[in-house]
Amino acid sequence: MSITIRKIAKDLQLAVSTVSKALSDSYEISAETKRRVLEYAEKIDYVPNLYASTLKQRKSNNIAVVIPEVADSFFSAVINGIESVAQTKGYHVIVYLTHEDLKKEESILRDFRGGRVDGVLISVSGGAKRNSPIHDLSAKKFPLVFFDRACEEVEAAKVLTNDYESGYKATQHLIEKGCKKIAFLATAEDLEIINLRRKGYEDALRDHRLKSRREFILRCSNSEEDSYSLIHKMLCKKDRPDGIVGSIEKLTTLTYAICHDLKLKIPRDVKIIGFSNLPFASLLNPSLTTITQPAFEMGRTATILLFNILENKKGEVPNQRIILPSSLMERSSTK
Amino acid sequence: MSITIRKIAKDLQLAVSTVSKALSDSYEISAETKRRVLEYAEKIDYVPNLYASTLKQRKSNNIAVVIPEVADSFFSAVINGIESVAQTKGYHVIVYLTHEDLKKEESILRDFRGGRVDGVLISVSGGAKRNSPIHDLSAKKFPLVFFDRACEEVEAAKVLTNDYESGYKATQHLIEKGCKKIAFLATAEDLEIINLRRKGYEDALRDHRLKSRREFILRCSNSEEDSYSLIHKMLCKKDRPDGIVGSIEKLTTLTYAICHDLKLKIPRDVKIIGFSNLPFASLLNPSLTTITQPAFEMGRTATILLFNILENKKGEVPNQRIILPSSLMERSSTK
DNA sequence: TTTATTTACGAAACCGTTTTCGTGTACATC
DNA sequence: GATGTACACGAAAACGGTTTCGTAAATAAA
Repeated sequence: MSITIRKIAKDLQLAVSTVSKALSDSYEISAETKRRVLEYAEKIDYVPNLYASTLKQRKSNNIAVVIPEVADSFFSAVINGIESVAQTKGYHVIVYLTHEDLKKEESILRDFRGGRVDGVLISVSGGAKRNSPIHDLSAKKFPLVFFDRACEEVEAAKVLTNDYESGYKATQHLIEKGCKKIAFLATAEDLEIINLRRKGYEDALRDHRLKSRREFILRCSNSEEDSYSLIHKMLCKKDRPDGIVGSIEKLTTLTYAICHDLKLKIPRDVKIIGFSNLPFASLLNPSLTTITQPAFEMGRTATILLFNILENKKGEVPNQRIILPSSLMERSSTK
Repeated sequence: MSITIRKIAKDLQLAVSTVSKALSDSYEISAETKRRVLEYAEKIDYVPNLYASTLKQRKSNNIAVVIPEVADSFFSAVINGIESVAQTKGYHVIVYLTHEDLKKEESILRDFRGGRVDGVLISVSGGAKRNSPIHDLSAKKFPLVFFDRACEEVEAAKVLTNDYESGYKATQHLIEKGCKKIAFLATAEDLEIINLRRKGYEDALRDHRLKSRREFILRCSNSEEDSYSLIHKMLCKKDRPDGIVGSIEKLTTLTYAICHDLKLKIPRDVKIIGFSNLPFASLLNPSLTTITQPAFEMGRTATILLFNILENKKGEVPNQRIILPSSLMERSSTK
């Protein structure tokens, strides 16, 4: 007979319900009985079966984090933020990686209906979300919080940054440093945050009477090689940009590598500013001017929101929308 | 009535057992009945309750990854490796962060006894492991695989790198580049891999007739500020080292920052080699010579080992010990 | 025709908890 | 003495699946 609450009950001549209540410190049970139960449970090394109680209580104490990549300074900082609050709540964090693959994201989301997790924190991958299970979850009032990359058309709590402004400021910064031909590195997939950053970029150009050039807005692919050759091609041209806004970290470091390969001097030949949370942006050659997002804070805030929802299942928490501002850190790459 | 197997049974005038078997495509059920059940289940959007089946089958389809940090190029690459095989097996990866805190690690491990996960992949935090729950798990034959940082005294499968050799080679490299006074940055906590790397360092010094100096072996703390001041102090001295081996990534980048602050030129004033998996070590100022571990491969291999164990619960798989070699990537910081 | 065997399904036990609803005892209240 | 009320505990019904075992009918083998 394995070590269950039943065994304790039998050995101690008690009813299972009594043991169960004693273990959860119910007021119905006398101090003396509690002591006996606790002591004996300890002695025989009783460990409650997680799944039995989950089944009964309909609560897994798990939350899911769905992100594109983990090898990214932004997302790894976010995870730390998430974990910092989940841990205080006794919750477990299951990490799901989509690798920017929409199909994978959908299959992950579908799986959540089984109850493996009580809530979801998600930063979506690019692409259309028409018949995505994300709508199902939202429609079923499944506890859901978006962070950084949200689905505008889905009703849910959201923690975002001021992407439009950041795109604007980044571009303006380059303009102030004398750039006339500024390129913008975007992702291939349609992402709201990238669109906003690009909008900020375009508006900054317009406001400063610089013309916006189609060929300077690069829709890079998810494959590093493809992106490499795209950016490489642009930088090889006679009429190459003198300033670059990297809308995601990967593309920015990639551009650095390309400039190294092409013997282009940063910032003399090209100035670069990138959205990035690299803790050692200042150690790069040259140190990188960044738009730095409050990654840890975003993780923390999103998780707090999620727990607000979780703990108020009945109360119907309104779908908050929180904006945490990013900041521009000027370094040598735009000197 | 919520959507359960019982509802399907009632609506279709079948027994619950029939429905259950139909859903799991049992040979006992006729094709016609299966079709009816599947169709109806689809129609009413039936989703099986994960915990009910887990309770009965005693299998969670979760594996745990216990690591010190996620914001580290090595560990995030490992996670990718782990996830790449877990996904093909239909398993879910729960990430646990210890932040190098032994107490936290222990409480995490203790929790595993409840059955939340079917197996554990772990890279231990420093410190003594005398009465650690890790021994319990191992004693109970709980599926367990160590990677990178193992507990030597615990019987379990292990995936490691050639730390002794790497420490030796790194030091030898500095010696060949003309360094006479080589420092070694270690962690405060006792870690087997760090000890091995240090042993390699010491042996290399001895083999090349260089004296080993106590004050050049720095036991850095877990706190960045403390480590900063420790390294800073060493580098401020007249008699400072002309070469540094960073045994972990964090300490290496930290040393870079300190050198910048102190206006020490790398590699002219100090040469630096670090254990690191930074994808852009070559973009640092100056580019960093590294000992690079096969991080993704380690994650992959460890997970494959774990599944070997999981899938052979009866067969008692022997505790393998796999060594994946690291490689020295020479760059400018040791020119 | 009688006896096996196969096929397709049902009844009920089971996994290990939690929770609801009693119930008997002791003590206080009227 | 009858009634009310804490108190401490027990019996049994959940939770939603899986699994075992039994059985009626159909088919095959004797």
